[in-house]
Amino acid sequence: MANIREIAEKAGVGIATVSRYLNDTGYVSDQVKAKIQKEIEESNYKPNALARAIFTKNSKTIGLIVPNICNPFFNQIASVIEENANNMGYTIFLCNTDDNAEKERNYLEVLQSNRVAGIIVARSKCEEVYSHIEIPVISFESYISDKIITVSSDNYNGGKIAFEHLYECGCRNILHVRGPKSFEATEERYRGFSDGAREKNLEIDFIELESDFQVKMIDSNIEGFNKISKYDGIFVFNDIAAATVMKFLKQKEIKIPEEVQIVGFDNSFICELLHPSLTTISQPIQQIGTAIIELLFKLINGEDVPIKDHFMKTELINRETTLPRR
Amino acid sequence: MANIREIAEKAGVGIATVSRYLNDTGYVSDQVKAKIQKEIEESNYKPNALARAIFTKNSKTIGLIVPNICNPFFNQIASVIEENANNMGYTIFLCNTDDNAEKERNYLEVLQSNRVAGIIVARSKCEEVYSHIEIPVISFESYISDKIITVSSDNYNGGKIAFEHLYECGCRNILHVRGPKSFEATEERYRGFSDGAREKNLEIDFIELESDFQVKMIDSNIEGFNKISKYDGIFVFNDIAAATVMKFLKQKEIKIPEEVQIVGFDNSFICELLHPSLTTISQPIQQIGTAIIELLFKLINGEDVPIKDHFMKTELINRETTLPRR
DNA sequence: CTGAAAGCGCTAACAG
DNA sequence: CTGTTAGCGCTTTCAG
Repeated sequence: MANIREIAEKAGVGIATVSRYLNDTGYVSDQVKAKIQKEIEESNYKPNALARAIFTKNSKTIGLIVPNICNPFFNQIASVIEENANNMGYTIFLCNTDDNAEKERNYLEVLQSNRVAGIIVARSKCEEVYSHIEIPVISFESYISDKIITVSSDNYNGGKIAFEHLYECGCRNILHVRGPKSFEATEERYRGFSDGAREKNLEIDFIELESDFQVKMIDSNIEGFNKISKYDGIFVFNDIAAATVMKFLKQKEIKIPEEVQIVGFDNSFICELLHPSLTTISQPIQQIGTAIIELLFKLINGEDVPIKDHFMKTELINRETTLPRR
Repeated sequence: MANIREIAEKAGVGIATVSRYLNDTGYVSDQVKAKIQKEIEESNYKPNALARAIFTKNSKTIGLIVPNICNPFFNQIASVIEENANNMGYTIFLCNTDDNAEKERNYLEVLQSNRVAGIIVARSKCEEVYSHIEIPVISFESYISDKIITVSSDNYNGGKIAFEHLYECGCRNILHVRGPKSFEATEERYRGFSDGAREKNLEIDFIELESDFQVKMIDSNIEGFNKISKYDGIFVFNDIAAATVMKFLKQKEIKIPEEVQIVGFDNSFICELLHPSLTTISQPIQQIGTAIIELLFKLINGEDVPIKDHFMKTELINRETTLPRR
């Protein structure tokens, strides 16, 4: 591909002039402008962003590290982040980790080498590495260190709301299908839910699933699920898992919500697709994504941002799998 | 961040030696190696990939342009591509277009400026731009020009299989809920389905939806759907849309599959989550992703690849929304 | 208003 | 085995 020198030569001007034209910095006469533009178009010249970045020390790129882009929750977040970043003139490096620390470490090397302006990491599995990183980092859904800002939903409160809703719907025999202990988000939902139950002096049961996005999740704990007809209310740690639970119940011909009421988490698109549609706790994805980007850009621009954790408000979305009494 | 010169100075060696050590090109004595390694670790030095790329003319990055990363089909493809690329030492620039030509053009500029080694574009909306691009391109799901390789599922055959399956299941009163005319993939499914019907001399009805991933898809064509009870078989152009159709039917208390049988397309994760589980046509996502990456890397490596379109085999996945007779 | 020249961080001859 | 040096394509003083 052509470079700035070729353009300058063809246009019969100096290379600095082309640079000035390109960046609209300093004066260039209209005549010369036209000439340069013509040459640029003819040779389909695109200024080399790498060379530019090396000089300006700003690559205009951002690293986005997520466990799995197939998980609706993460791809929605990714989508919001991508859009916001793009509006600011930044491009996203997509890094999938599969919750694997090794992959995360590896991507971290790559991102540092590529001099990304900032890093957004969801559910990190290698907190220790971040202390060495000089690039601004925002963590999503997991605490890394007291030097790094974390943004997440208020999962604790979400869990609590879920309990209170089931309780208000008259459920007294409650099960929580919880997510992996190793995920902060699901752990917090569990804590909130448990605390809610404790406040009402209600004992609840738990089943733990080992992954957060897999259609066969239930199989790993089938004995637990075989006792499921005991319950009149179930809170499942995310919507996909809730959908698998619903499917399991339907196969046993247990009626939802008449016999057992269900609450999910995430408010992902499948809630509306299920029948009955799934009552859930929403995470404000748009807000989360925007907050992450805003914080990151403040760091990138050198503003000093107070290092505190940001918890975004969760909310009950009432649909058909629960029966509120009023 | 430190640069190669600092490392060289601190280690008391020349800059070329550090470079040789880094790239494992040429000899470096073990003593010197150790010294360099030590300094690298102490200053958390990461070689500047931008500077390297500018010289080697290989950025080790790939641009991935997709309509929408939230669409399960595209995020699965993205996931496969990301994994394969990562294994080859390449990193992905994620570009979401929302099927918007302007955004696509813009990203194309960015990718060219960043000197990506290759571009993968799904469902392009600005074919005309690609003739100027010197970077290897593989197109997914849409024909761009006779200079560019296209990979896609055999959507035509998929549509045909769908028809034949419904026919064999005894359906004679058939509706095809088809996707937007502007998408090659859904257009081909429509063609295959229609041709299948024609071969059996069966008239079928059509409803066209305007988008491919939106929970409220049906609302845009609600009059069409109100006549839905006429049919005993429905082929929907993708699984998400099929799920919305199923939901609609359930709300009308029309029994699936007893009264109406349904076939979707994509074999995405929701098929198993639905009740009854959705019979569908699978696209071999893993194969598609692998084929795309393999072809792209051949182009990147300068092998000359015959420019032909690759159609990957679609397959019927039999589940509970249809009732095959044997 | 414009061009020459230095330098960003790196790699690869080319001498030693 | 190692260091010097000339670029890669760009931006930005600093003179004209």
